[in-house]
Amino acid sequence: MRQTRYSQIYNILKSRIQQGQYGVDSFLPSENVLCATYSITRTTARKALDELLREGFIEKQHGKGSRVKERRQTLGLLTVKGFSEAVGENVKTIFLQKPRVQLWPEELPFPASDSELKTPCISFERLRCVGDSPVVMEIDWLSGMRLKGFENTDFIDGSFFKTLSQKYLIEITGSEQELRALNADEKIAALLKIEPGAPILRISLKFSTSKPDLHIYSYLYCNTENYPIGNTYKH
Amino acid sequence: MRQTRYSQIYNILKSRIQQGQYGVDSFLPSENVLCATYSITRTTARKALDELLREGFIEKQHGKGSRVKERRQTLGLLTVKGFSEAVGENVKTIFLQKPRVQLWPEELPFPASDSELKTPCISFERLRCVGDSPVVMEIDWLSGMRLKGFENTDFIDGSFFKTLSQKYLIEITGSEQELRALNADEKIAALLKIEPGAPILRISLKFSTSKPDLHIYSYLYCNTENYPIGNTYKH
DNA sequence: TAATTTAACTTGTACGTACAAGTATCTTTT
DNA sequence: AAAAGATACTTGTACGTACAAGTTAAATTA
Repeated sequence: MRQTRYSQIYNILKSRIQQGQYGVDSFLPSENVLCATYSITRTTARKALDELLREGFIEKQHGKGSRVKERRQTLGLLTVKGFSEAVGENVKTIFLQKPRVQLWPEELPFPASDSELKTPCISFERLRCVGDSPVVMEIDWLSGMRLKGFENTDFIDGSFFKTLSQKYLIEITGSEQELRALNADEKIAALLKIEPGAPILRISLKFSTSKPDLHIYSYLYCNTENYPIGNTYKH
Repeated sequence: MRQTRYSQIYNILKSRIQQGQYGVDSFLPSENVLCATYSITRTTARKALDELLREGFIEKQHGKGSRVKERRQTLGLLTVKGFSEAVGENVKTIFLQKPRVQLWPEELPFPASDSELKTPCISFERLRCVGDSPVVMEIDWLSGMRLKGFENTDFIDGSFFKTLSQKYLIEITGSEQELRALNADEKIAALLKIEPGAPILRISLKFSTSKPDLHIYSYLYCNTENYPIGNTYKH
């Protein structure tokens, strides 16, 4: 047996969640049903579920079952405070540059590997607004080689991560970030509708994924005046 | 049985680790020894160890045992890039204000509970430097009521968290943070030796602890020019 | 009808057993 | 002396059983 039994079950359940077969807020089959279905004991079923729990795919409720959770977008990342709260109200994402193949830029937020730099580069730019106020300008780069047809793909719910997960079954496995306070240059100031020289926050990001050698590099230029960046961490 | 058996074992092991009874890099008693010592089965022993593993107190090695890890300081927090790398070299912490009892300030980084505000407040200020360059100015507030004799306590290795853990057996269980890019005012500029108006990063923090209703509130004023703030997250 | 009890589910804890597989040491063989 | 094997530990996986405890809905009782 190359793979352990519990990780087989874990993988089956995970991919079904990712593909929406078990939708958000629905319940997974109960532990006893899993036992019968896959001819395993509850110990094994619970170990698979524990893994899903630990990774945030489900939440368990004593006496009820395992409910599929909205996949966390955060992963220890920073999120724009007020963005999620304002959802449904007035949040807009404007594509300044749709995904297209281009050369890698001279400087990335973090150094890329040589093998990555040999592949074509896909890049896109987005402006995130609350109402009429542009708040964040985001530039993303990634290796296009590994995502077939990505340039012509529409984002699911406008979310890049959701698209990665559901369409390509790729998960974010880690991130590295760096924060700097800068003065806005002419271009950024114009986009964010602030004075040139006003203080902005630049977040440099590098995401690792479940696909080897596929990373996502991003710059976020944030006007934190009205919408500070925040995150929470719970043990 | 009010407490579960495995969490009893977990607590015993955890406090022994925290008190240094099981030192860093040493091995915990093997699962079988734990079974014999506490009259439990391996299932229960493993569950307690799993918890310690999940919380980063130990790492397990197939065939060898459970080794006590250096307790992570990060907890998903941001750390100053270059600080840890520069450790042993030239990092200094200057107390601008030693811990003392005072009134709660009018504005905290995050709102405190009423019951907290009824207790005395302990506050202290530190300046973190690399060589001669001041990089971060930090102000901390916490409820003094719950930490007996804290005002007169020296920090273990200069670390506030380490002191909390080892002297008071209090762990950080969560954090909330908010980031803003600001222009340095006169006071901050003087302390950080930069021009007034230069862009700085202000991190507002609220830590939750294992002690109910004890939170730590902080402002970090960071000159990110040479030492950007960073963190990494691994799945 | 309304309140209570029962029954049938669910997950949580804890017991016990067996063997696989990694690590280290001691013993035997070459 | 060096290599190979046996042995005694360790953790990892997986089996099975039993009961506690939370949830829900149907059945019973007042």
